[in-house]
Amino acid sequence: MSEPANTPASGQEAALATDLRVLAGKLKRRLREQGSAGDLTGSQVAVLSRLERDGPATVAELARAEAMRPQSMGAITAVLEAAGHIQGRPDPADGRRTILSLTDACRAWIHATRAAREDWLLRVIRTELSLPEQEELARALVLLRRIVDS
Amino acid sequence: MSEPANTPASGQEAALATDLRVLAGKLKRRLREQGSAGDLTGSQVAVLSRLERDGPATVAELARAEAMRPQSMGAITAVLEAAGHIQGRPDPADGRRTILSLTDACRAWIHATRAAREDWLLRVIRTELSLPEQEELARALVLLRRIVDS
DNA sequence: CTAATATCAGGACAACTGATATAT
DNA sequence: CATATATCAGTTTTCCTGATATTA
Repeated sequence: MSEPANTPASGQEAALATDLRVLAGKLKRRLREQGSAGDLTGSQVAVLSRLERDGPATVAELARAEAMRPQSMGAITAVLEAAGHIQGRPDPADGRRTILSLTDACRAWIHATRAAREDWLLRVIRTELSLPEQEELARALVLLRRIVDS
Repeated sequence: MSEPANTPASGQEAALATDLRVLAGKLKRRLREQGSAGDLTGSQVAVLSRLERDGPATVAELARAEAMRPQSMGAITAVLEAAGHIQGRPDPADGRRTILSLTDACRAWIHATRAAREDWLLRVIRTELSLPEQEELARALVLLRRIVDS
């Protein structure tokens, strides 16, 4: 605000970047302290969401989508598979690959908890944000997705 | 989209919460892989930003502001103090407290790097988002701040 | 005596790097 | 042989919990 701003809007963009950086950390911290939906970690939720929205995928594909190393994603999918949320079957066309998909039990569980779920984030969105504000946030999430995917 | 939606907007709010959860993780991951401004971690940037915006504070105050344990914040401030970015002086009115403030060197460094800084997030915001979109994101950050502070 | 501040010590978790086996 | 997939093993980072000394 008290900056001469040599380059046009330099100060504003930098402030935006800093604020976003700070907010991302704080949001992640609060999400962890509250525990996520159904005792799943954020990464686990991300994998299940993606498998539900885009269909079956391999570990490598999921890792690329989440900007994560295959080894890290492998650890996450191993836990999900052990918990019975996802299942793997070999790719008939490529012996290296294992195609992961949601189990029927998981799909049913997702739909069941989606209604019953009353976790921190959902409650805050409902109580702290008006409907227009929720729509504004939804529009901004599109922009954020573009940022993290670039 | 294919939901009956028993409670009004239940599906939309839940999707918003899930998307936000997934995005927070991915953004944090991308921020770390790129390295932040001047080799500072996200938490360190958060502390310096807050000290610059709101003035001196104690470890406990900073911890509350960032929704973090005092011990965790103490470790962060110890590193910043060792690096010469912040300095502590005892509170004359309360012997338990140590009041932390930015050093002159850090203040100068902040202003210097604010112009020269060309990190990943700033570049992406500049190149991927139009000016109206940047303003839309800025408005949404206000909403996000309300969420993480509640 | 109770509460708040700060710090020491150890632990859990998520993601990382390096190395390896296998299939294309 | 070069590349891609998946996995084993060990490391780093970040924040956590528990315990302690000090001051209000």
